[in-house]
Amino acid sequence: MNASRTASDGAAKRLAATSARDAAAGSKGPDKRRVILDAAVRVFARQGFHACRVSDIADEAGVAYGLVYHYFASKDEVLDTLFLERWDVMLELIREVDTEPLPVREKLGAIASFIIDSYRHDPDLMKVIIVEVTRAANSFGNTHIGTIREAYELLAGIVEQAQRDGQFKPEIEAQFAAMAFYGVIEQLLTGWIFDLRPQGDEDFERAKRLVIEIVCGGLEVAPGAGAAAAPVSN
Amino acid sequence: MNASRTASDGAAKRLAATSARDAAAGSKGPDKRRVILDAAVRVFARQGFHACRVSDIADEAGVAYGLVYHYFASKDEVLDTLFLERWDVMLELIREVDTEPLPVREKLGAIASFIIDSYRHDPDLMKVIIVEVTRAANSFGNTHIGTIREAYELLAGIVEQAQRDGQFKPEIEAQFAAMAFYGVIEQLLTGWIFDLRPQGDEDFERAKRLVIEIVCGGLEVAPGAGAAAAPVSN
DNA sequence: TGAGATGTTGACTGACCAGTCAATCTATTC
DNA sequence: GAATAGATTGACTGGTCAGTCAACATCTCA
Repeated sequence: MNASRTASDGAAKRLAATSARDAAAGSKGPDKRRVILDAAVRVFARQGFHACRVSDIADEAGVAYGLVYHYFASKDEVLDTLFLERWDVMLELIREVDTEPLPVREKLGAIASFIIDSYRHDPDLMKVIIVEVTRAANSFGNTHIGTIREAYELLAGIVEQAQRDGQFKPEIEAQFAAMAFYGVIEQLLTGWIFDLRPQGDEDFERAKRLVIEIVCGGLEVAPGAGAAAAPVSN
Repeated sequence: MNASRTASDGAAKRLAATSARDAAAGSKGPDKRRVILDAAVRVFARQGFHACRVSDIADEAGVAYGLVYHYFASKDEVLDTLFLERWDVMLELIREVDTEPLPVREKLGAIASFIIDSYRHDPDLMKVIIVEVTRAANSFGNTHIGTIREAYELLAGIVEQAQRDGQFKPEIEAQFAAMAFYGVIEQLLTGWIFDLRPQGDEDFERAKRLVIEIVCGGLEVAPGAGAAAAPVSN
């Protein structure tokens, strides 16, 4: 039931990589840029990007209004930065998982686990990324479509590999499967964000298992019966 | 491959129910309220709710600024109205499908078809509903959570029924399955909205089949082999 | 026909807020 | 300790826009 050893180890470190409260202490005082970013996460999550004022971010961070503009060119850039920071980490993890020689279930399992743990580690950040960025089809969304598309393509690559290996049925277009996989996970996070689903530790763990069970179950070649039981025309 | 006869027939009518360009002609001039709503759909889809001005809606509709406030109390109310109009139709369809004595595949197929056809019939409207409402966790999303939750529960009811009938495995919580089903569909629409996937007639039809194939494939009891091949602890 | 209701107009206002900037503080370097 | 660069401050401004309102138009029905 444990996923890829190596990828998971890297992932654990990655989850804690950002945010001032993690780094802090040691060096000469907190990095104000980081403090502002962390404050922005909380404010965006609480009030929404459009509804909040730049002064709210500054207040939350405990810094003067103008300092936000010392580190960021605009309110938009703050959100952009948050999105790119996290998404880059996710892309890197997918790439890493992709190269390892593992069964698909474990590859997809590692990715699902990472995303779910990202939410568990910092729900506000994931809320902001999903709700404020993914959602903004105009303005923001368009800027970051390339990044999102890249994730899709990596996922599709994993599915194709599994199809070549005979683990997944070849009839279901890999791009489509990748989309379905990501869709289930995003809806899961959305359910948590909207408080439609319980968020205990066991719930997170069960969710990881169920995501894989549903998606892989629908993609794997039918067990027992040699060929596909109900073939679908492409 | 054709889904529920009766439900589909009702659905076809429902798709064309709204929008002035459909009704129009006949009676004494166009209903300005409707004209404003239709214009708002186009403007919201093009510029986004936050980025557009009320005057943009009025201009697009070819009416004076003030008239928007004659029919709607606020800019928000325009969006609310669009969301509720369409979502009510969808809820009604799900309820209808729910009562009919059909195999799950056909029930879920009818629902998936309806949503996909809704997008095909009026992509702008679905874009607005998904991008501006469904995903807006603060503001709008919160207002309509009740409505969205109702859809989830109806879907979960269909899944539970299938579990009682022995068509679906009992181990996968029905609420979770419902969420996965809706997640795949929403991600599909999102892919179209962001132009990440082709939008030909065949693409829409194939999508309907694949959604069911993936989700039901993962939920059905393993074919051939009597009991479940790889049981999952709940 | 005319009186009330309802539809339609668009100029105006008051609040709001992103972004600027000049001043002040702190660190570093020679 | 003077000089330079970077960090930090917060009052201010300029533009934007949701919503108001008083006037005008068009129906409806007795």
